[in-house]
Amino acid sequence: MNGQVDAAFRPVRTGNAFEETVERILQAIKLGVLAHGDRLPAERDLATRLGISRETLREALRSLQEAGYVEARRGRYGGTFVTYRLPAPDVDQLRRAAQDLGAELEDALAFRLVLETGAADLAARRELSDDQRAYLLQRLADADGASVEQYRQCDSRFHLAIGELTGSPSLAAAIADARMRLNDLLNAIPMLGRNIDHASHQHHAITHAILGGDPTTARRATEEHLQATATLLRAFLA
Amino acid sequence: MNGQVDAAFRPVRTGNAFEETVERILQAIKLGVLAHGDRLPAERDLATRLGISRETLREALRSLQEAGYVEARRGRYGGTFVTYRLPAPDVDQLRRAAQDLGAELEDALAFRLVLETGAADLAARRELSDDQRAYLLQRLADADGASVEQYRQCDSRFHLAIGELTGSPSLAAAIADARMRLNDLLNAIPMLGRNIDHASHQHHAITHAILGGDPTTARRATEEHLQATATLLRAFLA
DNA sequence: GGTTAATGGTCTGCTTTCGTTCCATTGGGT
DNA sequence: ACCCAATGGAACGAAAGCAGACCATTAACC
Repeated sequence: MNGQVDAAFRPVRTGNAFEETVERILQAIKLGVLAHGDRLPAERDLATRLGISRETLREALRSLQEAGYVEARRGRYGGTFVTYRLPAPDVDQLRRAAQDLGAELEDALAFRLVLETGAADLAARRELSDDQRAYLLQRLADADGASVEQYRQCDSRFHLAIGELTGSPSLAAAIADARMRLNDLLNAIPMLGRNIDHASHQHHAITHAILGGDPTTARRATEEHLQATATLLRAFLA
Repeated sequence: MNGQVDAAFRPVRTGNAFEETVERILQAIKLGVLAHGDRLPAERDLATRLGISRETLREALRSLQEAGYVEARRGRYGGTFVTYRLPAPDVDQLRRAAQDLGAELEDALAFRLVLETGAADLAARRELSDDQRAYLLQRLADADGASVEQYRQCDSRFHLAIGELTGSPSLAAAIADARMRLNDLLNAIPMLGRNIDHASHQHHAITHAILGGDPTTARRATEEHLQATATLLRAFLA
């Protein structure tokens, strides 16, 4: 039993800055934080935010551009724009993505469950400002009004919003991380109208509980929602 | 409201590999994962685990050695050994550490609460092996039998153990991270016998609930325990 | 129609980090 | 008494990443 030593001496950095950066931007796109046509922050700004040099960022952008995810336009009012659109769900790709993850799948699902149920609970306990309440309701409405193609991204943004409402940046970041790890899998699940209706109901229940200041219900509703997705996911992998 | 963009484009790396490494090893020592006299893994091994080059690791070890935390011995059966002992608690230092953290303090406390209550809940739901049950009980007994000087480190190890029992490496790592952020503060709190008794009682309650498969009680007991520490901490800062 | 400010594109030199190899030391094993 | 395997110590060139300066382009604005 030297698990604590293993935990303390886990890798200090995931990989090189370049790959990390590509992954980050890619996931921001796939999570729907940046939609088709949106402009990324200017290179100098983005490099600062990501804590890397502009040169390294440009390498990452170059490879994203070559892969067709973004497009750069020069000149004032130019910038780097998202050209990517979500591909159609694909069960084969789902299986491949799951195999890449391997044992990490259950790890990621468990971690997500802890983070997001905890976030819902915490958000429900807080005094939310009118702006914050409106923000959550807007994310809810976006998901309600979304087409099947857009639904996954709106769903992500709804859940990320709950993380933001906790007021804990670490928690919000961890939720984003956990979602990113599962995102390729979740995007590859063929969503049916019935699934979406079900998810929407649960989103409403979660929102209602959070805005109503009911942590227990918010937690339970979030858990049901996430377990439903996890079950659906496992079904496609079986 | 562009919090999601902020979250997606947060820094990809904390600092340079050298500083990160120093911090990691230092925290492993301060968390009690490595006690006085313990040997660190061999340089080649440790560098691999940390995902850095041996050269960079050696830089980190050199600075730790100069600061008096570790000592290197050459030859077979040599190695790098911990020479550090926890200093006496110091309220002035506590205030300084809290100022360094600033607004991050509440963030770290909230994050820790979510992670550790979630971990206790999850651990209580799992079927634990005999080894795992014995491991948790051992950590509990270590804390019970600890002197005032050792208590903080045993306390940390008890809580880290719960993270391990969830079976989710991500969760265990996140708990270790959250604890590390708060560790300097917690170590600076003067622990009284009364505090320790109280904490011990709560540890027993948490352990009992986890081993008894009662997630709700495990969660609630953990929350009480953590909130007590948080309150104590805030009292010293006020 | 020219100006201009913000943007992506490029280059150069520096620092950090890496990967590898070899050396020096040590204490148990034979 | 010797060997030797595992350890820390040290050095070198290559690669990655950084910091800053400068260039080229563009569309809004006057």
